[in-house]
Amino acid sequence: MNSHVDMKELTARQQAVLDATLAALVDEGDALTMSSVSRRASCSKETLYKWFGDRDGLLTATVRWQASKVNVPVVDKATLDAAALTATLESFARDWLTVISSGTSIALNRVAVSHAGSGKSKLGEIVLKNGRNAMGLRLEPVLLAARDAEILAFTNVQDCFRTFFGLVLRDTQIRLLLGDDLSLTQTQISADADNASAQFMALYGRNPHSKG
Amino acid sequence: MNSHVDMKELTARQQAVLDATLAALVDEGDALTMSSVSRRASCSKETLYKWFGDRDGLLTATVRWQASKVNVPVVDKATLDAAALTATLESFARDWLTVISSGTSIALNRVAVSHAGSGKSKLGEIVLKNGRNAMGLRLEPVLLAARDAEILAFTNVQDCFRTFFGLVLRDTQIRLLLGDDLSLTQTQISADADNASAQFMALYGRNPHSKG
DNA sequence: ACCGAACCGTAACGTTCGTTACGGTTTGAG
DNA sequence: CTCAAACCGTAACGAACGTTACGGTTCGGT
Repeated sequence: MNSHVDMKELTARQQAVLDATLAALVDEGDALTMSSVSRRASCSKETLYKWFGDRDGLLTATVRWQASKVNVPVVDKATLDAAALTATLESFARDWLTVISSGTSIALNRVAVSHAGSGKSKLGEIVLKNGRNAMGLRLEPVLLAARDAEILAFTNVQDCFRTFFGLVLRDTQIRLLLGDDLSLTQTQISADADNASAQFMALYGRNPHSKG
Repeated sequence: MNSHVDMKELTARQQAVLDATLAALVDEGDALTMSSVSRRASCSKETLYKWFGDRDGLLTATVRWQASKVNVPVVDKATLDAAALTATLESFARDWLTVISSGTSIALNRVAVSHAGSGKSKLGEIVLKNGRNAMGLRLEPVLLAARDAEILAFTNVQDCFRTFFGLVLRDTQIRLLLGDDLSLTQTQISADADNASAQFMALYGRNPHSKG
């Protein structure tokens, strides 16, 4: 019961139902019931089952729907000098931190983590693919281009990306998932993003600024 | 119904029951039932309820029990030069990665994350306190001592620790929680720990090695 | 206006599981 | 040995929820 609804053919009504499911997921987490979703979406359970097969199908479709909505930050490779790269990294990190700290992302990651524990669906895989991996796919070409332009120096681009991941997210994601209230302001996020980018450039840049 | 069993007075039999619960948690995740636990522990459900109050009480006691068993890596502040500090960081990072990638840690973090979503218990708080925060409490004195000895340079010790966290764990924990199979060998872990420590020293050390 | 498909709201069914109850057994103190 | 408390194994109860079924309604095509 997986492909009751094809990703490419979602009617407006179905999208509305998935948005309602998303809202339920944020409010109630994995404890959401088919009843609560149908109530929120003003639709019948029969429709939910006809469209999405079963509970897992509904959750899977919801995760996919959200993934299709998230605009992974686009990176421009036009001008490539150290300053432009730093600015790109800062912007990328800022968007990333903003997404990660959103209620939607937290709820989705939580349900995906708990499903990965029971092995009762592929939500973990999907979230991983559209979260971390999508970010890597976007940023790695930039890192490679920067290496070609002799701005960065590294041997393994994936390790390089993983270090950037660590410098940007640090303990933020796990603390949010565990319920810690970080209450990140946009100012905080910007400062953290700039700091992470500077540290990354210090580690991988070929012309590091002299330290004060 | 929280304090049916005091942490400081666990009989051997009770500890055995909690170990069985821990095993059930690793195998079945949050889907474990009181029946499966009683079967594994060869005890009656009545005993589980008498000792731990209810399902949440059992899970909470189990998380606490595991936390009391984990030996957070002890750091020695005896000799303090750059080489000794690096060795300490490497050892610390190695132990940390080993714990994080263990089946027990993954299962515990998963159940804590999903409970944090439903807000139905304080498991997230407990895991946070005994996981991330315990690590910070251990390492921060070392960082401060290293700063006093003019080996490291930083202004905020907590930010400094969070950067170390990011460099060591990177995307490892979230990938494991989402079900990605990293199959970390001890060799891999050692290499990653050494690399993270070197990067940390490069960022915060006062006598960074000249770059090749 | 007529028809059928899709959909809504609600009721009903069956399973799972948390929780409680109970009879039989072990264990340790006196 | 005796007795009471603790514990084991199992059965039973009740609630929650996934899933299905059904009667009434909307709506687009003819």
